[in-house]
Amino acid sequence: MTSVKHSPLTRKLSAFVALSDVELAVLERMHQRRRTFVAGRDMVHQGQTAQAAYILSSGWVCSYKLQADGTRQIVDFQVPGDFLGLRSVLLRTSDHSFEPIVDIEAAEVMTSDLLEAFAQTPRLATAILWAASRDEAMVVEHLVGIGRRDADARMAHFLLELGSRLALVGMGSKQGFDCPLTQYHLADALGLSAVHVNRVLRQLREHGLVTFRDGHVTIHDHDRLVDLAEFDPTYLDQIGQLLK
Amino acid sequence: MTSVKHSPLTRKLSAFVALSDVELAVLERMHQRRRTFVAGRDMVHQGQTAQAAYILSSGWVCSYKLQADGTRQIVDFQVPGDFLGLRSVLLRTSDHSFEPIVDIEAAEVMTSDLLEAFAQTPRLATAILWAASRDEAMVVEHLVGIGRRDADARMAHFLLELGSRLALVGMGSKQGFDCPLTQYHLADALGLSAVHVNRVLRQLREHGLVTFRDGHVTIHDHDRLVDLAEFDPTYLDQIGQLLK
DNA sequence: CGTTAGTTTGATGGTCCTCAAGCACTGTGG
DNA sequence: CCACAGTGCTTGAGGACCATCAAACTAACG
Repeated sequence: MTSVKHSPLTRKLSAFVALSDVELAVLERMHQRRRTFVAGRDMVHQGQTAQAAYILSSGWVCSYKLQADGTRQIVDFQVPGDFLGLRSVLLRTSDHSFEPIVDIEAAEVMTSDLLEAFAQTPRLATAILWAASRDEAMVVEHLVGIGRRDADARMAHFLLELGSRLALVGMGSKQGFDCPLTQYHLADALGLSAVHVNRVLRQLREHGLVTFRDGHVTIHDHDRLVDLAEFDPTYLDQIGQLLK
Repeated sequence: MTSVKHSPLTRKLSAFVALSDVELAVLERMHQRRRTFVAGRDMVHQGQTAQAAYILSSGWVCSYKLQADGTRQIVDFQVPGDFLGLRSVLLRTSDHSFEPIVDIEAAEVMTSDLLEAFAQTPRLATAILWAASRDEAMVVEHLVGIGRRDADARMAHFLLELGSRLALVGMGSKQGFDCPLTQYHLADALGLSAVHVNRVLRQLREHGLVTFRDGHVTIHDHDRLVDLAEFDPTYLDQIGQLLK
């Protein structure tokens, strides 16, 4: 009951719901089955049926879809505190792959654990479903970005969203954050070529907005970056909307 | 108990779950509060909190997000049998707008009705959550399309997906379907300009693949269209995966 | 010290956007 | 009945944005 208090998931949920001791205990139990995965090797392959979901406690993962022509589209990144394959485990369908970007630690959650937890603490269930719904809103925002923003704004928006998500688990601030992604990851996520990603980053850097270098993102001018991206974080933090 | 048997939603769910009389009765009750909306006037505005969800029984709707520069991105279309705002009603957050494309008929479903129905018939609950999960898979596929497919493949994929969805409620076949969308709708959905949509449609028509004209889509060569789009409908019909 | 992964920059060209104009059809009011 | 506006479709010309190809550079690593 002590360790889980500092897990990223607990931290994230705590920002939205005051968790009782009972709920913390349930979360504790969900964190018991700890596992590690090495960078680069898929955890779940496209089409495979998943038996378990995971709560990411350290490291980064991306979920993506591969196309016949070899290109890939990264749908979302998971950072500490995020669920992996939550929907797959509830509905037994998984239609994309998960790849750890660095070595990761995660807690395995079996379907039964999850259903049991939901039955015991409806508030926790709501909180977790809220997190899932937030993930979905991010996918929608991602869609809008790729469909209707040019490369600069897309990149700016992406970095700001990432910063917000990381800040929620204490891994970033408005000044910047650590980020293990390569420019290829950015390209596959943003629907750009890696070459163009590089040029976009250079431009943002030269305009004094943000620097992405050596695994670290430094935000120089948060306001102008928000302007460029038309970043409106309402879809991320609807604090107080829930469980009032 | 007789009318609802032929509602599009019942038809859609029946393709995946054999519905009992009890479940049909619950569905019947959910269809009681009938409402109509006129084309072009938003049902729900961005940011508004929704008190109800809707089951679309006739007509088409699109859900979209507007950007500051006036461009819009259509996230999804709803056709008869689809839910509108299901997530918003469960989680009290709505982050996009809904616009009827033609005059529509829909059944209003209050949160309480839904929760009651879920409590009464877990199978129906699962079926409805499956439908929601399918919607989400479509958004992901949409994301992949915009990020990694060129305009032709994007259009082909979109039309094929739409055809499949409509076929499920008896409103289309491999030969074609009625479709009230304008080329502007297509443009806003596919992340293209209306001008380019027109050119793409011309090309598909001249290549003998598909004709979009006068509110009707005629598929001339289904196989070649599937080829061009790299269309893999697994994400749409996972028949038998569920509730075996 | 060669290999590999990732970054950087240049040159060239294609896809798709923007601007512009014309056409067909519908509904409306004089 | 006709002028007119509104909506949607169609086509052309020019150009922006971004992809592709190519090559050099750095850092890490065995």
